[in-house]
Amino acid sequence: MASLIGSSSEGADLRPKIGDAGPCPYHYPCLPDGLKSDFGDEWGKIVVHHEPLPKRSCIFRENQEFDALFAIRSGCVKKYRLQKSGGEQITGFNFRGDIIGLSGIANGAYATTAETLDTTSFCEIPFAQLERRARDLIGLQHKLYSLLSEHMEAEQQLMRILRTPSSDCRIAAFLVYLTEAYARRGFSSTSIRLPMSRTDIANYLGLTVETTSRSFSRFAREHILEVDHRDIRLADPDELQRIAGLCFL
Amino acid sequence: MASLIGSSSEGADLRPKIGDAGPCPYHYPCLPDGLKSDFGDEWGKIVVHHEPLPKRSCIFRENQEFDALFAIRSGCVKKYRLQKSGGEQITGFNFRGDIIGLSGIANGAYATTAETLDTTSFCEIPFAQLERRARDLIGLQHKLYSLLSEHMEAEQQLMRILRTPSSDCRIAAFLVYLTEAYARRGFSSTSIRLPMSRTDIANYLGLTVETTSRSFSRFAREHILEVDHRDIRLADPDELQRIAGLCFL
DNA sequence: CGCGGTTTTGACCTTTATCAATCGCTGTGG
DNA sequence: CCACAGCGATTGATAAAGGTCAAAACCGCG
Repeated sequence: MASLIGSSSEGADLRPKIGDAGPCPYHYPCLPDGLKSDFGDEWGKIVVHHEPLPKRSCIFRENQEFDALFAIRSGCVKKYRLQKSGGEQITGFNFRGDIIGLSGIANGAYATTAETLDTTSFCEIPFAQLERRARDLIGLQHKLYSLLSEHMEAEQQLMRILRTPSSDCRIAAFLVYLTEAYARRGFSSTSIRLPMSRTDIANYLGLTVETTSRSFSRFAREHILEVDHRDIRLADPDELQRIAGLCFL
Repeated sequence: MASLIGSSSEGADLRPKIGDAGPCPYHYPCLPDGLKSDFGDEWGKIVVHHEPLPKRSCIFRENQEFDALFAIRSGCVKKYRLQKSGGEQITGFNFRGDIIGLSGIANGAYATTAETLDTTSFCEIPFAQLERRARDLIGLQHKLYSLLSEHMEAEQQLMRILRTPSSDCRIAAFLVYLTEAYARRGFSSTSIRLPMSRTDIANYLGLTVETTSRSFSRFAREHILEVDHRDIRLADPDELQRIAGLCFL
């Protein structure tokens, strides 16, 4: 299948990958939006910056003692739990600007493993200090709640997708979600490069790899998508949106 | 189909429904376990007891401003969100001893509607006061985290179920979950009366009513269950457990 | 007793899972 | 530089399973 994406096949390296270009997503490195003025230089004393981690490294592991949140500066990660059978159950993907590790707050240990899908740089936010300061800074407290709220809302969205039997709906909803996530970060909302494998997508959406692949092919055949391996162009965003909407009745 | 349940058909009224009999599930009315000594009579000053609500009433509604958690003393409720189409998406069921409304903590408004499936009595726990006291009582703080943790874990469990295509697996996992919930409350772990309709079960599990009904029938035919309308007896709990286990690989 | 809602069952159709094979990149080593 | 091994992705054929539409059975209730 010829490259249908705007640029040539080696253009994949030229197009910015999610999380690559642009300024730090936080006013202050890793500082939640809107708290810069309240917080000032204090922030720099709390946050631990980390060197970029290569692909396939773990930021934290399932059951590891929880002691920090992590803010992704660039790159992307997948979160998963190990199953009895040894396979992994993927619970989510995160990109530049996301704060991960929230599931560890409640039970004192990370509920998932966070593994990089690409070279990824991030900041560590020790939770004990964050919590202490949140007692005084009402804005920070509110931000923490807001993060938890978004996390829970995202899970409800995913559940609605998983209750839909149609693979096309699930894939469409997934692509729309990804596209919007990219768009919020200032990337093209019609042309994206998937950081995860088809197998990962299938695992996340509760489908088989074959069905996932077939949905991509079908969308390509119907000129809804242009698919070149992991490079996806939304040829008909409205139609994709319509199909995704079927998840939500 | 003849009544296969232990007692006669009108025995359904004699068998305690979930949440009916027994002492208050909390040491103090509505007080989370293990905090009685720390908290003492303070608790009674916070909690607002409510008269039993008849079937099909709402304890709180979606988008309503969040200001309290609710502890179910008896009866049972279903939680749901309204869809664009007007239908409801059921997100969970709760019974005696459960504390509901947690999804409202993060975003300041209840994310779901909680509707009684039966006559239900409950206590209201004003959140502002709870939060204030939690600052000093480390045990209470911990209990709040623990509740959130359980809530998130339950959602992950449900997602694993929803990623399983087999209706039998989903139904089996649902029944095992229900049975264990009942057993923890001191009821029989082999004979239960479902408080919700088949339609509700199907909605919750992402199946059609017909498929749900067929799974029940199949289990009955294979002597895994004895089904008399909403009275269910687990004839072969091990086999049911085995089938449910297929959800988790 | 008859109505309405829920549940069950049947027949049929659509879709996905499964099994198997092929294709295409990618990276390694000769 | 090329051959080859290995992994991911795609495609095909087949079978299994759930969805859909329709009808009947059953229960509870007035």
